[in-house]
Amino acid sequence: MQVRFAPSPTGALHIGGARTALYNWLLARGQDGTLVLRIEDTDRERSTPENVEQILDALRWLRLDWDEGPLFQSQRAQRHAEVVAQLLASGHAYRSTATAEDVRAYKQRLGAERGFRAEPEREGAVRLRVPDSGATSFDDVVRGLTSFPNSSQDDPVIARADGSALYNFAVAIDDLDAGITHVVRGEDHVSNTPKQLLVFAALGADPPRYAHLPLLYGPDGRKLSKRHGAASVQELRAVGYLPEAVDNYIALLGAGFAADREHFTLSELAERFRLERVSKNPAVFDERKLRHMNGEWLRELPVDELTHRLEQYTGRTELRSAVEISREKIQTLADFWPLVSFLFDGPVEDQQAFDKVFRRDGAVENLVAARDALAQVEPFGVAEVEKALRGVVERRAAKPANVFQPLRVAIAGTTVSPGIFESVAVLGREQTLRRIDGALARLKGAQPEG
RNA sequence: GCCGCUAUCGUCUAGGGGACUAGGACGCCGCCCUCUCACGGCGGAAACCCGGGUUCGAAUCCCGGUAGCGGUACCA
Repeated sequence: MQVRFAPSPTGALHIGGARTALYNWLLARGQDGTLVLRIEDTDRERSTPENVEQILDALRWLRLDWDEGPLFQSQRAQRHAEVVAQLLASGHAYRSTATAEDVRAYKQRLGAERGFRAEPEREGAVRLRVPDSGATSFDDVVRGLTSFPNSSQDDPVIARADGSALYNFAVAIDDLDAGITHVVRGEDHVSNTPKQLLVFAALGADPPRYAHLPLLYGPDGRKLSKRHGAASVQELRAVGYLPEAVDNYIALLGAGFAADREHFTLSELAERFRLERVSKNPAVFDERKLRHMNGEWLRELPVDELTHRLEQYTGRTELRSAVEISREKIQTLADFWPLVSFLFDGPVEDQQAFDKVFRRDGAVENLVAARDALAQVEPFGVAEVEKALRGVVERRAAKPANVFQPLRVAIAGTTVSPGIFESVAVLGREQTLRRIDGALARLKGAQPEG
């Protein structure tokens, strides 16, 4: 089995394109097939080295590797030209100067469902001669038998007047030469398939199997785009998603697995993946579900590994203890820093939280009591801190929240943070006491002398 | 217009003639856990596009309608 994937080199790896790449990967890896990476660049302007490198980088980030490639179609211009000449000689193709305008006029005259046929000329673009009768059909692995009447098919242009090959032609020749057995691509390519099939037919060659994947939509039912937030895997990466979660989530969008389980690694996915099970319906990309899955994957990562990724993501170091106490509370890498920055950069400024918490009766006294207790704790570990603080709650006969929340605001600046005992322990005695004193001083300044 | 395709909770899906009072997940609502936020647990609301067939029996098969989508380039 020879599988190929051919992302178009626009720089961004669209999420739909990523899913296509993933399905190709799953197909090849599940069957020990060969995976060929190809850059479909008969449009020279888009396939800049930078764009290509960005695509490759996104693919690597998703842990998708390939066996051969990347191969550029432009590298094969010579071969394409040879086949064009061959087809011209055999009469399967002809030159014509007909324009899109002419095609329209033709249909106006003979009916919209009539495929365009031109008279051969000495110059112009090269068109493939489509049979007048019969149909070009193929058994799509995901959608079943698909058929196009030849009579309604225009003679497709396979090479420009300057001799350069067009996509639908080049891609067929490349598939043929590479011995590709399976072509898995987006549904927007179905109507290209008969054109490519006709090329194989003209050459008397066996075409590969085709499988067309349903498209991915945004929440509004339209094609997924930047309007919907993240639309490329680069953007997903930037906002803190894990490659494991992205792979897992996009694989599920139409893979047709039984729904008893949804959490899969790449290799588990490859084991289960069946091309013929892929859904025919388009799916809506739901970032909320991705977030949820990302949280699961995040919590599953060993602390050291998570720490490593968060240090890369934030550009900070020495994050391990902060990671330990916050990993239950975050869903993406981006959620991390806002939750724990107070540990490193001091309490955040949140006057509202401050006012709200210290307006409660006994809040200030509870904070003072907590300070006294904490000053005595030895060693300054989580268990000891907890014991001391619970002692305060008991002695003052207070509701736990009335002791813990003032303390939390004192050390973190806000009412939301990791567990209070853990946070205090990570902060250490000196910092904790200093911050409590800071809060106390601030309170005094706010309301002098009762 | 023409060519092609699709149709189960808001979303992703299971379902391939009786096991369907239609299952799971995300989201939403309620309760529990609880120092906040989360995590976790329990419970709830929520769907077979419409109309005809076929059949003893249809979410499942067929036809029609409707709706949506893709393509319609000397782009990829």
